[in-house]
Amino acid sequence: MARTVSVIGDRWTLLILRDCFLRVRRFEDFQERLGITRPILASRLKKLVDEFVLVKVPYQQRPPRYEYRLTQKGLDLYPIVMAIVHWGDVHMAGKKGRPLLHTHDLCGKDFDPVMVCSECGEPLMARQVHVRPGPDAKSPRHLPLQTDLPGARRIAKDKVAAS
Amino acid sequence: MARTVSVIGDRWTLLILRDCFLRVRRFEDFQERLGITRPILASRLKKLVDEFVLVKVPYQQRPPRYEYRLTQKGLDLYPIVMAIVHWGDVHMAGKKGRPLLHTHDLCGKDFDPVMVCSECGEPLMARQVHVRPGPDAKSPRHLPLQTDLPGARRIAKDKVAAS
DNA sequence: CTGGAGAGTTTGAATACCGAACTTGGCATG
DNA sequence: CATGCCAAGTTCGGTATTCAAACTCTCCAG
Repeated sequence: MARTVSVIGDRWTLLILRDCFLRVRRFEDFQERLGITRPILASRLKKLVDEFVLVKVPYQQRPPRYEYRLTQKGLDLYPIVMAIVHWGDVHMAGKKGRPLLHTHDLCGKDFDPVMVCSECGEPLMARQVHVRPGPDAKSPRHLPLQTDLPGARRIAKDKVAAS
Repeated sequence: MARTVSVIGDRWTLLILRDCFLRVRRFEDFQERLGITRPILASRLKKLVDEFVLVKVPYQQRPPRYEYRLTQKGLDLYPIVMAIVHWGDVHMAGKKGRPLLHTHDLCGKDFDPVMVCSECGEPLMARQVHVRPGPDAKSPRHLPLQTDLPGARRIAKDKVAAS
């Protein structure tokens, strides 16, 4: 996660990527839609290209001009972007409703994104998931990665609000 | 999305939230696990509490001490966190593999998170989704939110790489 | 030869962040 | 009683980012 966050974890990069999924591709268009300053936009686009999330494609030669397109690696960020948009729709929308609706080509309906388990297809809930060390596990510093159930009591001598 | 990003859109907040899902709750534990500086940690926790993503729960009175727990609003961030972790697993993992495995209580298996359409249950692909203005649509600046299919040609006079 | 796109760079001021030390309140030890 | 420790922060000086605005560079059009 830390590595992913080092790529997408700042205020502007996520907004740039959302616009990529809305088919924005040119420097001027990003700048105008986001109100981002030009130096920051240039540096973020460069970083995304260095990370192979975007590719810089020339769309004319005479004065060399480029546009930015999502690579497969970039397209794979779609669940992240959708999850963020959906959380905003649920928890941050004003009284009028959400700013944008999403339609799914396959079924033709407006939808919400739902995250499910790849094995059983059930919606994922934080409390029904455990973690355990994987092949590239880091040694935890101090806290040994609680793999117990959420309900397990850890502090006996003090009052604790119910989980 | 901009509103969501204003809450979670910085380098440290996402890492703090991941640790929350790993049942880290105390100031000192966050500080030690993340290597974040204390002033920044304090300010991020305060912001998350102000946004009702976390609650501050006293766990002892004598010297007043608090721990931080996810609210429902915070628990709803789980898909975002899982999507980020999964992208890292797919695109950033070293040769040894992923640092952490996730087990689903309901089916008992290690899983990957998959984002599906709430209406038809099919996995979501960026190219099979259109957007259209919702009830709280903002006036787009300049670009009228392309709702055409990804394959649609937009620049006729110049060479363009295939989408 | 002036003007206008488009994609950036440069520059100086404001803001954020870092590491290290300090504070506060209570408990434990000698 | 003095010292030290713990946990949860604050304060402080210096460094690193970000901001707004203007500038550059290359072409084309009138």
